[in-house]
Amino acid sequence: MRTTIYDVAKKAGVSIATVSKVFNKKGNISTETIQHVLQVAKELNYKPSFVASALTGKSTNTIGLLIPDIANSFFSEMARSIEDRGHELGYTVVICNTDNLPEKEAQYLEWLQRKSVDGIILGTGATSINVMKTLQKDRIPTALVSREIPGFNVNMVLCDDFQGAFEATEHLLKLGHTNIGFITAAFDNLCEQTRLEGYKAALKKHKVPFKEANIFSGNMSIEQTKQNVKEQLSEISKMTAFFAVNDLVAIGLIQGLKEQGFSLPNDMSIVGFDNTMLAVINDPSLTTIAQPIQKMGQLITDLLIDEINGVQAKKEKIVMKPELIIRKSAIKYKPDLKWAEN
Amino acid sequence: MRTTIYDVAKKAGVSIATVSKVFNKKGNISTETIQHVLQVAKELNYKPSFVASALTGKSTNTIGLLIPDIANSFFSEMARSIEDRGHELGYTVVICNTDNLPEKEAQYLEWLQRKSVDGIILGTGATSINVMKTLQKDRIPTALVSREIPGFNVNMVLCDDFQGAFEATEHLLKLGHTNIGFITAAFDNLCEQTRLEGYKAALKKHKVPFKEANIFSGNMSIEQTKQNVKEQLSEISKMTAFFAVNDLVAIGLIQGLKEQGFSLPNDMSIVGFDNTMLAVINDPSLTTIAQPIQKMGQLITDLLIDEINGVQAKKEKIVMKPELIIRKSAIKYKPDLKWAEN
DNA sequence: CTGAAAGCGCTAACAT
DNA sequence: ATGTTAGCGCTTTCAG
Repeated sequence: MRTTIYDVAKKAGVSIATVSKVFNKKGNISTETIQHVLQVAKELNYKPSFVASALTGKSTNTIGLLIPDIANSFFSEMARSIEDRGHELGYTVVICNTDNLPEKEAQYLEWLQRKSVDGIILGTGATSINVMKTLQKDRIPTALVSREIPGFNVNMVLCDDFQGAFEATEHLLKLGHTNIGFITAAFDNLCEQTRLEGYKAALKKHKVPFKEANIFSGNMSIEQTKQNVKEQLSEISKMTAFFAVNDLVAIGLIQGLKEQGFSLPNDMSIVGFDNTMLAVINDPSLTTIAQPIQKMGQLITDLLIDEINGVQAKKEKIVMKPELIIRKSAIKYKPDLKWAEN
Repeated sequence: MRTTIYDVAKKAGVSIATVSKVFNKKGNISTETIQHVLQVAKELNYKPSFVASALTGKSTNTIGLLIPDIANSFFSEMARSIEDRGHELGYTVVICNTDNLPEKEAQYLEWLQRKSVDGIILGTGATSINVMKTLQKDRIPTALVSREIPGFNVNMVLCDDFQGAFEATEHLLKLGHTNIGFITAAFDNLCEQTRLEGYKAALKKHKVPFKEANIFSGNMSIEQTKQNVKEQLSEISKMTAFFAVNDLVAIGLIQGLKEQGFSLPNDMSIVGFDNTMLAVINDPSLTTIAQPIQKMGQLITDLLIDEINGVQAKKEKIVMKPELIIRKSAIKYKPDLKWAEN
């Protein structure tokens, strides 16, 4: 078996209490003893068990991260940042892909609790009020990224979705577009709703009437969005521009349109949201609203860990400022487009 | 505190052993008792602690996954597949971003051991012989994905790098190119070496002499690759085509070239390796060698978990067949290119 | 400055 | 069919 605290204690000729103390830098142990114990531990290649220590009430140094899909750039970039910060602070992170499915989310949450994780970061869309209630009842530190659930006093950091959507839409408006579609992904979460509000607000400011018919549904899968595009092509063709709820949808739309023979950005202007690495790579490179993903991941991790350590006065809600990044997917309105007869 | 097995036992009027048995479906317990215990447990919202159970020698249902960077599509797609399969089989996965740094890798490995993970999947480039030796000595089940370390009898699944590189290069050759560069990322791992060999073999078969000068160094960061491209531009311009060691490098090269005023694919043909989602999105869409990422992740997870459960005759080495996916980044050699004077 | 002992929540003989 | 009990490896009073 692996070497335990007993092995070290015996070989060092001290009690296990002493060994425990030197490893936790607690109590008063003479420098000599410390040196000696450390020496012996090293010889024996002793590695204190986190699970045994956790059982005595100490933390597991683990946080759970729930996101829809780690293969999605926005979340993988977020996960990277969270894991980095966690690692710096001595935490390990377990990822949970929920696909925005309430059942999967519930399942993961239960496992995480059974594993006694120290805290949980929710970056998933499915989270219901009930889930939040349970989490609070069980007193497990929970934080929200890029996701808001009204009515709960938890740490969260998110981007100003309203403002971002407003800027995206206004950018299109200023380019002369008026037939601007809004294409969503899942649409069951507040984040997308808020972006829709921002879109509407921009239209309103510029006195362009909002039309229900200009709302289209994409999907978090590029393939599915392409499929949707195909099916809604005639309606889509009535637009000259689109604000896509996120980069992935924007790209699905672009790919779909290209497949249908559109030449971009000439035949359609598109702006996305997130500014993941995909935005740069895409053809045409994507004009989009940047969220400071890395910073957000770092902040939420800090907040969560502060809460875990009880070093926190009150819960914070940090709202980051979005930024319009102009690339090549959105250009000036051209009145001579064949389908822009309006 | 959270409710424990004692709470359930007391309220149900049975012993903790009974409760334990019903939850583990062990021993002979009357149907009535089972029902009753389950009922009480539900009322109390009892969730058996994995950490306590782990301390008694049972597994933690956790596997560790070491990869260079989860924000990199190849690894995030791989991670997704591994997590999916793990989840199906009741395992949770903790991700560790090593950046191919031996220190980080060692650090993570120690933590994982201290957390008593049931097994580890290594998808990182840094892994040294020594690390593998330690892992074997400590008898912790270890598996390798997309990475080979000769001399160790461990489960692994990888893609035929030689064959893939051969096909990529031959594709370029058949398009009429002879000045074909090879651009690498880290180059310190066997995988890249093997791809280089495949590249050389294809050249040889087609009687094109291999030149050391045609090897260029890219980087796992797109930005860094672009930088490298800038610096090596004059040498790069002597090529008419490139085989990039992976999609990320290919994309860095493409972006860098475009920034330098190249028009692609006209001015340079490029083929990548991996077929991540980036390949489709990129402009021009990337001709590349597809690895069955999803299948590989699933297979390695199965193998590892089989080993954990002791249900395995011997260690497997599964080599997947790569497949050339033709898109738009590589085209016929045009003798009239201004810098193709050879 | 160091050690003995209780206990964390659960499992697995071994009894009954 | 069910209960008693001895650990698992560690932390933490409390004594000495």
